[in-house]
Amino acid sequence: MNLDVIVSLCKRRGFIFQSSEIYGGIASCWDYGSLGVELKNNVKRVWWRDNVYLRPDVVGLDAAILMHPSVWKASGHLDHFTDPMVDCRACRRRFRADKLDETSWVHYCPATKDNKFDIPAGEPCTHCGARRTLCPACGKGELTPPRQFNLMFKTFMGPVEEDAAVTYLRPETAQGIFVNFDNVLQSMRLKLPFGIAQIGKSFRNEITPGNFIFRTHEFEQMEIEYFVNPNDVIDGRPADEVWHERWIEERFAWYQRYGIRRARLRLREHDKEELAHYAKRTADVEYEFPMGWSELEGIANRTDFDLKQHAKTSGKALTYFDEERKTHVVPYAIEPSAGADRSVLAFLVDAYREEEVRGEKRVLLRLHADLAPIKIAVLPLLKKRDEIVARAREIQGRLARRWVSVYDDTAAIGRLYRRQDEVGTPYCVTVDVQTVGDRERGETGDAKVTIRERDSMDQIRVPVAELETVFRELLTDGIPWSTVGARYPATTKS
RNA sequence: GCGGGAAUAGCUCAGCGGUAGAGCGCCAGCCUUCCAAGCUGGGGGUCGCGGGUUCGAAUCCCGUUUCCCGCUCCA
Repeated sequence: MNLDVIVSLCKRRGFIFQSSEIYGGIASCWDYGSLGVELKNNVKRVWWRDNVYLRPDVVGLDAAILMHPSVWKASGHLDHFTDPMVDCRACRRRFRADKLDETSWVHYCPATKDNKFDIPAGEPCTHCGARRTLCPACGKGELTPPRQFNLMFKTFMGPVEEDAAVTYLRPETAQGIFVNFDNVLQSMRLKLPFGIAQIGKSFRNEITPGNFIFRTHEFEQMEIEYFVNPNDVIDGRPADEVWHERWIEERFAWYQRYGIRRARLRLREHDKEELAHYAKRTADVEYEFPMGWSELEGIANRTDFDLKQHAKTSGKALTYFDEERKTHVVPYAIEPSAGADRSVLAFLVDAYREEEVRGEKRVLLRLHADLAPIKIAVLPLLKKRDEIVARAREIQGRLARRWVSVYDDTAAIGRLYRRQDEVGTPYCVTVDVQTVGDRERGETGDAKVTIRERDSMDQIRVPVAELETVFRELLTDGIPWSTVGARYPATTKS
């Protein structure tokens, strides 16, 4: 499948628009439309529910995007979050200058006839004394001098730029957690192990953004710092390592819980060279996007690096008193760090289906009901009958108090179903003549409506009075359609 | 930043020097008793932007912006 199909659907159906489109757009910035904001909010909501409300050991936090500049000095971002890049003038390839020194290079020496040597990293050529200035890929092109790519957005606090204090838009939400470690610990009276969760925007001057909302300069993270006592031992193993593995499993399972197919998920372990400066071990949850396997979430063991750095820089003690051992310890932090926008994209891509129904293409999003922007659409089978329309509007109004729902009467029923399919609405309620009765013939209605399920297109006949009960089971309690639907008579599919 | 591709209606695209088009979608009306039905009508585009060539440019040339695909980085 092509990502363009998703991009197009997202625009057409109000999920995601390009930012500043009327001005020609701006690179890698995207706006969430009316349905997109529902979907993204739902992703964040289930993440928060599963990780904060349903866990006794995790609490929430919402730190400011702007922080004291020293935070970034302490965290290492100011020094490490820049990459020196060099370009080959001949083959146009780009390299990180610091990584070039890790391997030997092929040197075409002008001082000798056969002029080709493998020279170890950092060593000058014994013939001409040249150090690496030639491209390691093509061996011909000269490399440009290294240029610094600062990945943090610099900004100014204060109305007059020259006098203002330089600060940065946070490149990760994690530091907001670390600098509040003691505040949260004291105010919430926590005992290790415990976690602090946060959802929020982060900003990075990515060298190469792209792939729709996958890699953008402005993005939203869903992060937990789970603090563990490094002196604890679980089953004979260091507690931080055990908890790290538990979180890897938990986070890997989480995506599947909301509908992502197992076959399109994998775990990938970072090797030594790839590990961030703060990490002891990191595993990524990857999803097979249309453009290939890419990272959804990184689960890192950041050890005590951050808390120690902030303690050192700020002069404040960031420790936990271990009652059992009567000693102060600096906890280790296990960090499951997920991309909210990436998750949205994965859920969209994975839910997208094209089916053939009676010779026609049916496009649908098989979104998990918890994620679907609209839970219920209430539709009149005939819009010319005032009683039907009035009843449908009334039902929709009542359902709207509990679930996001819409009313639509602007097309024939088949088209209305297809519209809802395309935005992933799991259930449609249809009001017909039998519901309200035919007054002219002196018939009274049966006060029953049809519920149609998105994926199977199955239909059941349900009393209006039981609608809220049925939807509570389906949408709130998560009881499967097959169970709930079996209680009611199926109506014939034409 | 480099290389390649692209930019025309909401979407997908045709038109490639001579009055801006199609399909789908959208809106309204008629019709219609459950899966993108039919009929009629309608709205909607200074052809990404700026310059040039030309009697005449969506079309040719130059520039520019943005998007997409690669390279490098990450959530």
